Amino acid sequence: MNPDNKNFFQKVYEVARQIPEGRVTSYGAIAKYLGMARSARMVGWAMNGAGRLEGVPAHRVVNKIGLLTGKHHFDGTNLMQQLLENEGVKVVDNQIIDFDKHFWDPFKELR
DNA sequence: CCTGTGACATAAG
DNA sequence: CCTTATGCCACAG
Repeated sequence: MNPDNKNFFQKVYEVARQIPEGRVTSYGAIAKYLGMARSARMVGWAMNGAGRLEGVPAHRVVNKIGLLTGKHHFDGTNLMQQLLENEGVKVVDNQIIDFDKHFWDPFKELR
């Protein structure tokens, strides 16, 4: 496969798709894994389209502190939190509990 | 080409 | 980790 053939968005979707249930990662981690650590903001933006696609759990992607900064982009007000809790991830006040334990590092898992 | 924008990250106070 | 400021970069218009 030629990674260069894939757009930035597609790369983000692929990585996000690899996230197992009950796990979470940060935009920066994905961006860094893609070699664009400084484009972390773009990762979130790519998620905009991801939310409409299936197989791309955008709700499992949060900022580096485990804060559900993008929950406003989901349909409901607490949809993102509900999805995470449904997978066993505790969320209180838009923040993931034990984010450290739920963190999924693409470098360690995918490599 | 230039400007605006954004679900971030990092630094400084 | 709070707030404020700056950098960052890909994309839309």
